[in-house]
Amino acid sequence: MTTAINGLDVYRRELLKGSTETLILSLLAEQEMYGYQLAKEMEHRSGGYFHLKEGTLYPALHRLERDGLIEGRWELSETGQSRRYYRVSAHGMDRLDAMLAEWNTFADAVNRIARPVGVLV
Amino acid sequence: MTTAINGLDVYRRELLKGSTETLILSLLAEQEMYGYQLAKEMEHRSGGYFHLKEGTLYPALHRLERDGLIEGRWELSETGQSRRYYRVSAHGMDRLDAMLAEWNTFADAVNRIARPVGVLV
DNA sequence: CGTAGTACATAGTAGAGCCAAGTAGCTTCC
DNA sequence: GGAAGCTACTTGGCTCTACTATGTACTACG
Repeated sequence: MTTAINGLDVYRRELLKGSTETLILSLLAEQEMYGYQLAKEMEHRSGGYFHLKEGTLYPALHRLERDGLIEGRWELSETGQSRRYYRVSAHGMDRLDAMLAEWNTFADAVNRIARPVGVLV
Repeated sequence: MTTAINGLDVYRRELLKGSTETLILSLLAEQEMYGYQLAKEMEHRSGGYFHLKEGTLYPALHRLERDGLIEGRWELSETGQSRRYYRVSAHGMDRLDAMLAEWNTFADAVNRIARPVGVLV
C-alpha cells in the first residue's frame, strides 16, 4: 500500500512547481554558479529536502536565460570539463524581488486558510 | 510591456499547484460545503488572493473524491438548485495532517534558501 | 426576454517537474 | 587497460495541474 506515500510525493513535486525558479535565482543572486554546483548547494542548504533532477534543473536554467533573468558563460575547469556559469541580470534581480514578495503573500494566504488563528499544529 | 506582469501571473499559478488540494481539504475539514460555497469562502478568507476558477475547483473536488479523501452527497436547495456537499473522510483527515506537515517543511526549506539568515526583506 | 447570479461539468491547452537516455571528460581500482 | 563511477550538460517524451472556454440549468430582476 504505497498509495499514501506516492500521494505525498506527487504533492511535494507539485509544491515545487513555481518555486524552483525563485530558489535558483536566490542562490545565483548570492554567487555566480554552474548548474551542477547549484544543485548540490540547493540540496545542502535545504538539508537534503530539495534534490533537483537534471530534467528539472537544466531546462529551468534555459528558461531563465531565455527570459533574460540570468546570463551564462562557458568556462573550462582545470580538469578540462566545460561548465556553464550563470549570474543574475539586473532584470533578474528585479524579478527576484517581486517573486520573493509574491512568495510571502502566497505563504501568508495559505497559512490564513490552512492554519486558522488559534490552531497550532 | 506586460511581460513582467504576465511572468508573475504564471508564477502565482504555478505556486498554487500542489496547494489547492490542501486548501480545499482544510476548509472542508472545518465545515461541510458545496463547491461554489467553497470557492467563495476561499476567496473571502484569503482577502481575494485566491480565486479558484471552475476549471480548477471541480476537477480538484473530483480527484479528491476519487481518491477517497472527501465524500460528496447531492442535496436540493430551497431554490431548486442541485448542490453537491462534500465532507472530509477519515482517510482525508490523515492525509490533510500529512500535507500540512509537508507544507511546513517545504515553506521552511524555501525560506532557508530564499531568505538566508540575516537578510530581512 | 435578456441579463446576471448561482451551481456544476468538461474538453482542450500550456507549462513545469521528472524519467530516461545520451554525450563527454576525468579518476579510481582491479 | 578496461570497467565503474563521478562530474557536467542536453533533450525527448510523459504526467499532472491550473486555466480558458463553453455548455447546461435554475432563479430573479427589469
